[in-house]
Amino acid sequence: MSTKKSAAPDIEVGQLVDRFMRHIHADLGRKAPTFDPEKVGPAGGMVLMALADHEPVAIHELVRTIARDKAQVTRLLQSLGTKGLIEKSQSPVDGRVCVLQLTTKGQETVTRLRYALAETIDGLLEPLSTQERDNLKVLLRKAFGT
Amino acid sequence: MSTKKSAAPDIEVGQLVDRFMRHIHADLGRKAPTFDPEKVGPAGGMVLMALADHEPVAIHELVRTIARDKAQVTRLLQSLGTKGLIEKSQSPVDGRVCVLQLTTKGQETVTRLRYALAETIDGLLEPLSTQERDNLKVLLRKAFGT
DNA sequence: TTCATTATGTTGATATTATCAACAAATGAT
DNA sequence: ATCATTTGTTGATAATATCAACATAATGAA
Repeated sequence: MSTKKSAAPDIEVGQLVDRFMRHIHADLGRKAPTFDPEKVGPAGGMVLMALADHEPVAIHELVRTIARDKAQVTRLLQSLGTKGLIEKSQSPVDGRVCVLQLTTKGQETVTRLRYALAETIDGLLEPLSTQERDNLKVLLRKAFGT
Repeated sequence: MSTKKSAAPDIEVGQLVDRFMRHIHADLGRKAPTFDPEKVGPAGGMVLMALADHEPVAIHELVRTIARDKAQVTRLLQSLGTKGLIEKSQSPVDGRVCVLQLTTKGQETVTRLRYALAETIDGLLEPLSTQERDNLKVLLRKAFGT
């Protein structure tokens, strides 16, 4: 018998999740002007959300977790820093590493982004009953909760 | 009393879905060389997947559903056409509209993309039991199934 | 019909973002 | 001390996105 890991992946779940993500992407793109006055954009928003999940965190760790080019991350962070959304501080134990943290303004932006995302998802999950949404949340929490 | 639609959105579900999507994005980015020999990229992949969901479809309809700039869609389609993944044909009833369809090669590419996505999702949902994954699929099917 | 208006798709100019190689500085190993 | 590694930045270039202008086709009003 093969191990559980090497079993054939479930194509249907992939399709469904793909549709889910495409709907989210399209909807957020449409209403971006209403929730992204700082114009952090999709990439900047992703960095902010990841930061909110992992701060305080060093740049190279952030680069690894979001799997993006480190040069581009440097520039995204410069942009976010200029907008006053994040702060960089040198690590006391290693002079090379920069530790990142959200500013108060950055946290507010993350709150706004999260609200917009939650609204969008709320609309997309309308076909589900309250009970079913709750079940979905429980499952997601088990897979991605802290 | 306010309507059901205007109720406060569920922030936690938003966070969980965001993590889900970030993990997918990062994982696919890491293993892209193994499943994207055509180098359609994230944007091209999104177009192909949307096309697989809606074909045959006119360009302006595709533009509306994926909420991207029509000029950029034109160029993405040119690129995908050059690679032999899609075909454009003029609508018989309206001389302005181009109707899009996947070629056999394009369908194969979609199959490959779907497999890669399914693998990635499979890995991410490892904390869930078979029963729980099935429940998740049922919920997604109700929200996004045909 | 003719003329103005709108819809569709493409192109051009420009800005933004991504990629890859090279680099300086700090650390660690020997 | 010397060499290799790690971390973050910069530079050059490629890819992608954005916005305005455009050509063509369809629509509607006179």
